[in-house]
Amino acid sequence: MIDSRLITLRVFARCGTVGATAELTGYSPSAVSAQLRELQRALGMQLLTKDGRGVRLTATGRHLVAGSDSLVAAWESLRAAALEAGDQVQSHLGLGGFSTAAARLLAPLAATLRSTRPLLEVQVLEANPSRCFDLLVAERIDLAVIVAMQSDTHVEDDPRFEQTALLDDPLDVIVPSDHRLASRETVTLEELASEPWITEAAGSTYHSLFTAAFTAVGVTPRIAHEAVEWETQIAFVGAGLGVGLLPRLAPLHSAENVVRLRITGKGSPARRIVAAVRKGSITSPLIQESLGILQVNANRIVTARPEDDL
Amino acid sequence: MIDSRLITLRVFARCGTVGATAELTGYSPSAVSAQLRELQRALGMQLLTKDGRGVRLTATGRHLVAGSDSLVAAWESLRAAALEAGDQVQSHLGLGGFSTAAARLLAPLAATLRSTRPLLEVQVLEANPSRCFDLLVAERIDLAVIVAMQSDTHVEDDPRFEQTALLDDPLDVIVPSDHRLASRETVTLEELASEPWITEAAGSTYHSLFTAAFTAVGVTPRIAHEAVEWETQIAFVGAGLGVGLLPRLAPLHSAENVVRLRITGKGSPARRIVAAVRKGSITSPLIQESLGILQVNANRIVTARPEDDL
DNA sequence: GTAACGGTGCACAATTAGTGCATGATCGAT
DNA sequence: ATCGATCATGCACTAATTGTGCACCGTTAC
Repeated sequence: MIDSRLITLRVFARCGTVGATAELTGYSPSAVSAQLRELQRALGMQLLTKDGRGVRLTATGRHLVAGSDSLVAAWESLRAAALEAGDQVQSHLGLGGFSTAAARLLAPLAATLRSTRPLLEVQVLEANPSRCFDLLVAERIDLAVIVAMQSDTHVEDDPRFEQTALLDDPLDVIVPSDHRLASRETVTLEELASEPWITEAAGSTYHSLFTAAFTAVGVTPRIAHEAVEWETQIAFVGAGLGVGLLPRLAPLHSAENVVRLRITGKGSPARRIVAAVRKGSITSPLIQESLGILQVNANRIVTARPEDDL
Repeated sequence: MIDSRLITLRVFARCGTVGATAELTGYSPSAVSAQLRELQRALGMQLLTKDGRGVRLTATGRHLVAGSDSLVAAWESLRAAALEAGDQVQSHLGLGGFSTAAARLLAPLAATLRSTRPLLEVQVLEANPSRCFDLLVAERIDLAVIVAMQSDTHVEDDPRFEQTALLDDPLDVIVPSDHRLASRETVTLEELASEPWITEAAGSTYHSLFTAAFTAVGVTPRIAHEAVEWETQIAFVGAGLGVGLLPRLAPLHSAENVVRLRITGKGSPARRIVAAVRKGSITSPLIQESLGILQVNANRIVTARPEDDL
């Protein structure tokens, strides 16, 4: 209900270039350019200045964008209250989440919603956490599932978003099926201290989790190989190159020669997965229902017995 | 920046019928109907129900409209702040006021603004006070000049508007030029106690003012004739049918045989004229400037010597 | 200097939004 | 009951808005 051109300006304020704004909002660059020009004309304000080969917000523009946070939140809140009062839900819901979340949490959610509310249009977008926040601002999605702390900025106190914890996704150990511990159900990190480890490159969020886990038990692991995708890591492990940590949410698929083991002991690491929505929309009935479904599914996945893992 | 269809809904909430909404907003009835239908579709809410031959807001609709007050106010406030911060003004200004105010206050204001800010589009609408509030809600005008207390509802605590007093418009006495007191500069109401009075019909705001003035001095006037328009009243007085009270703002035009006299004494009546704007917009630079100009002009008119009157 | 990047103007296309009239439904009056 | 008045809405048509794709221009980096 807030003018779409103002939303576009807000996205621009986040990403700084017309091109990126176009990509995020789904418009063409010239459309974004025209929207911003038209917005300035309609408001009688100069919001942008040329800056090198790009454009930059003026002081007025920054003011407007900063103030629009509460406006957008107020609208979300109002919409949620009206929907709740009328016992109705919106007709469209956009969901966003990073790869494993999209696959294991959002896909089931979308399926459930599609069956319980046939005339609701659900759209799922896979996107990394940072992009999820962009998409929330751009109003392309209404709910995002992300890994806490994985976006650059502090989100907790951002006036644009609200978060609720969904689950702590524990990291399991994956070992080759012919590994000496492969028949165990649970292991401790200490038992694996001398193994060659496969992890992501230093600097990634996953890597921090990795080292934090070993620091907790006072062990320094030997990092043998690096992989970016879970699939790659699993393949490395399957090839006997070493062992690795895999979030419970990440499916093992049909990897025949790899076994997943639960970690016990005080070092048991986990990544916190949270749902984020635009501020004010948390009370929306459909958001509440979706969060509930996510919680149930998340708990089911985390507490599943090992043999149920894919 | 708030979606125009929501504005339309707000106007509908005020006046209750699609036709009246169309008239106020400047659309055709079918356009209003289509807008409201589209709004419901976009929000996924049922806002209206059939009610006899008309339509009526649902509970959801009332909720939405009530909550939208603060949303609109927040936007006005934000726009004002951004304009102020950027030392800029909007490109369009709509002014509304009742007949005499429009002629004596708004016309000069519009003229001043047109000369000082050539690229500002100014539009003036003559409308009675109640309609002025409708037009404010419909965003057809941004500033209204009205007679206080003359709209049915309590406006002081309405969350949609803010008011500032402009002037107390004193009532003068008009008498035929061959009247025994015609050469006087000032008179008291007591001196005119026995005159045949011309006033508006009982029940009108002007009539209440009229009786209040005489009550203050303990005199009961004899009401001989009734007129609705000032012009009519002036003509009656000119024809020697009696005397009347005329606001200082109301011009005497070229009435040759009528004289305007100031009233002295404790009974000197006045009507309070205030400017009203949408809540939040009071800090807008252009509104502030306009209010200043209105104040200056208003004071000049009220303090003008009698011979300067038209 | 040249290639890449980022933004904008323009012709054209697609979508949206508004008008005027006709229709239907309801209410009040004769 | 019937007729006319009042209100809303659907429909065909039209006007306006909005978006796209491409070309072009200024800026930056190599």
